[in-house]
Amino acid sequence: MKKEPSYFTKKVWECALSIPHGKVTTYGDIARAAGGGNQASRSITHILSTYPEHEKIPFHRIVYANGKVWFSLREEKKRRALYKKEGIIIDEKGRIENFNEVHFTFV
DNA sequence: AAACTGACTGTTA
DNA sequence: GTAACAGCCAGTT
Repeated sequence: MKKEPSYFTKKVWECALSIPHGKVTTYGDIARAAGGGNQASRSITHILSTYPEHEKIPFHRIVYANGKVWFSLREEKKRRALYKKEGIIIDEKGRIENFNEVHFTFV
């Protein structure tokens, strides 16, 4: 039996899935676009994890507000290659060089 | 209903 | 520029 997601949750899912190819966004933006406010970024993580098909969620396209990207050190090379393939340049420390260019907003 | 959790953000040192 | 502290929200237990 499935539980009905809240409006906020659905909005978050929609925003997360609406990230175009080659673009990235921050949790704060999604939270804001969902109408929860930049503080709701806390729940974004959990909400994305609660997505029934969370495997379809492009987590790798969601980055920190400070421009840092999350990925395991072991998968770093693969992730970086994937990012580069999407047109996103990642720094050695996992920071996005052209963050401003690939930053997608839900305005 | 209360407490805990979560791929976070912003401020302060 | 890096490190540490506190704060907020929704969902789950």
